[in-house]
Amino acid sequence: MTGTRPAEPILHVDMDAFYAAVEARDDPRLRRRPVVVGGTGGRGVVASASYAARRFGITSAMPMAQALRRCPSAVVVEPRFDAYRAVSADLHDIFRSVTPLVEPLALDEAFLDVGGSVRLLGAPVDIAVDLRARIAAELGLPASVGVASNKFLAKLCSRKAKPDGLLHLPADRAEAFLAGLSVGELWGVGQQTGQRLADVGVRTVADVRAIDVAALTRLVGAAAAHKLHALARGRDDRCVDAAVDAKGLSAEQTFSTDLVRADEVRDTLLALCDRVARRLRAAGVRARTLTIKVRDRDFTTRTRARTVAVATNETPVIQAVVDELLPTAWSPPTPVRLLGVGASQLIPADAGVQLDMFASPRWQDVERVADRVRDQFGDAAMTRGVLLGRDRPVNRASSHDDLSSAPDG
DNA sequence: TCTGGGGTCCTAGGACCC
DNA sequence: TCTGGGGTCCTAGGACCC
Repeated sequence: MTGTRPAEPILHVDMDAFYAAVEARDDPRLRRRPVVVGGTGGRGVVASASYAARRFGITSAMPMAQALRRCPSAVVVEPRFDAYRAVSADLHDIFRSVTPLVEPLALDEAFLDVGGSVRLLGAPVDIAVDLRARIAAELGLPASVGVASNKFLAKLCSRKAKPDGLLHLPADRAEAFLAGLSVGELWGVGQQTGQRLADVGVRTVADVRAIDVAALTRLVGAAAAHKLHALARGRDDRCVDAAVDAKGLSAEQTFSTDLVRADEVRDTLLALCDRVARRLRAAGVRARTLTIKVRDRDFTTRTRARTVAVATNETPVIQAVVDELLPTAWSPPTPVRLLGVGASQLIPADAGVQLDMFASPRWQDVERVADRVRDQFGDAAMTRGVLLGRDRPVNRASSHDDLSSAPDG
């Protein structure tokens, strides 16, 4: 063991306006223009906005209609998640060429612990410089990197470095750096918590430091209070974990027109069950807890969950549970804005499987074959009998007039 | 202005067991 | 018969993140 662990070994790498940047890379006509990636069917929101679009006040999660009011000449692009996933795979390959300690946070974002790489690759800042250069050269995309002593500070640094920048925060300057920031910069402080803190005059990180944990606990609860207390002092002892297992997975759909009929609701739920089951199988896991989610026209949302004795990843089992839960969450003709199916309490698919009466070996063979067919020929190659020949009003607005809808730039 | 889709974590209450 | 406290599991809802 030569060399010592550097004081700031944690990198947070975050792509800038990721989806919009991929679109501009792949279509030169979009460069330097206000580009908004997101759903175009009546209820869409912004998933990613280019920096040119942000100058008009467009932010992610903003309703698309509002974004277009702010910038009528914005180019709207329907997301191409397969393309983003492909870029993401290459990006994470670059990360892992630097250190095995990579913790992915999202398609375009990860923590890297380079403490063990300094002897081979140089100081963390040098590694960060090199990473940004490689991402630009190999992927043609801008990335920002934060270099700091822990996850929270590294993430804060990459945010401050944006766009297309690098920020290194020496550990001994962290407290001074933090003091003037607003509480909203702390991990876990959003709109609600921020308002609750502002109500008692806590607006900056320095204010958080000045208030004692007991008072903080009364405001935000015990867990959040202890986190905020530590983060405000620049302390974060979470380590970079390359092997975090997913806790659950889900599929949901918002309809451009509310559903009201029981058959539409049940057919949509069946399709969602199928998606969830297939993703469970692809991930090699089974779920013990199944959840349905129903959102009304007025945005009231109900969830109903059931935990079963035998974990499953089979559509008919999931479907049976969902069928039992549905009447407790919805009855016709209440208009339904969104439906979702979730699976949690995941265990490895091969961990002591017991068969119950639904999980017949024959059905498992059927699903295995169906998965293979769809892997090879695409999802359209096979579908369920009940889903054929039905003209459902789903969230598929026609929108390939992205460029033509915008005036010349 | 009218709110996507995919996640994580926390809280609070109730059931149940010891 | 009335009452403990602790631990675990489950459910529903909500805040937050990208």
